[in-house]
Amino acid sequence: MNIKQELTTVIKKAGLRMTPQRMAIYQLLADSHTHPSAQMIYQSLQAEFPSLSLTTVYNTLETLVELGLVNELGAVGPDGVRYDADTQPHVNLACLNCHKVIDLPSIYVSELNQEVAQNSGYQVRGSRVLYYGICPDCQEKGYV
Amino acid sequence: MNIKQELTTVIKKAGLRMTPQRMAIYQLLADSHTHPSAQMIYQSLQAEFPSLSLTTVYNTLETLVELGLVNELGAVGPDGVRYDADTQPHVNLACLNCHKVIDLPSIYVSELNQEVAQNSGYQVRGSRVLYYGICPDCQEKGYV
DNA sequence: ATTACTGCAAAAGATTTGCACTAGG
DNA sequence: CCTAGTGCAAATCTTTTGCAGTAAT
Repeated sequence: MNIKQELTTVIKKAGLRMTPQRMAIYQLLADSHTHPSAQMIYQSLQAEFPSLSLTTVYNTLETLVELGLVNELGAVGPDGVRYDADTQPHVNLACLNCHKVIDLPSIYVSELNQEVAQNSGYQVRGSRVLYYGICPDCQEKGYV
Repeated sequence: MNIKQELTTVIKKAGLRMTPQRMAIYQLLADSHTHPSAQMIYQSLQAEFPSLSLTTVYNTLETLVELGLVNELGAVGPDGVRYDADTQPHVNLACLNCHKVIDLPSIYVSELNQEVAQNSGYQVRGSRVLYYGICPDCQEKGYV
């Protein structure tokens, strides 16, 4: 299913309204692999969408997280909370030095997801499976 | 090994100094299962340690995370960043409604840890394996 | 005796709030 | 037409920073 249809379906099902802002923000998140913060999203959309406000970015991210379309990774370094539209089971890795966040495929996360969903009693909405440390590049540069 | 000795050993090995503040903060974290924020730690230690400052709590938490003694779970609800002194492999579960954070033992997290340590190329310092959703209590109260 | 650590006050920044206006259905 | 959603300005609150005094080794 394509991104636009998916968002529209979920939004409607929840009794919410489809707006150009929501579409642009979700599209950007789905296309990007940089795990952006609200600020980064806001800046990336400035050119294409000059009237967009930071408030709307925050509102929309909150909505998307509640709908389970986006995972909230928490803050990484000084850049604020990062978001990830890839809700497929995978691991995120953050560098404590350069604050880059990357994806790592994992054969165990799927099992972990199932384990949590079944054993916790929680109605799970999303997850933060994020490891932090020093990335290979920064290790080479002497940040150990 | 007991908590005090463990902290002293790691602190010394890193060339840092042992202080009553660091001991009190680490002790509190190790004893508590509430995954407190800096503010919560500060308030909890007020009675026992009136001269303690919030700045020192932040400094100490940063140090403990760098030493690998404490995991930073990221922000949960409006209470700021939460910390966990249990670095044994386990899963944290946060409620989107009441913001309680609990531990969930898991048979898969250990394998996940090893997988990440071995395949990522990162020098791993800590992790955030945190799922969020609605806890059983809040589900009963109608927050679905 | 050195210098890392603490604690205060002020600053910085991310996120939230209140409210009038706009636009989706 | 109705009300959810947007955008602006201001407020809030966590976290950071600079610096002088204190204490660990």
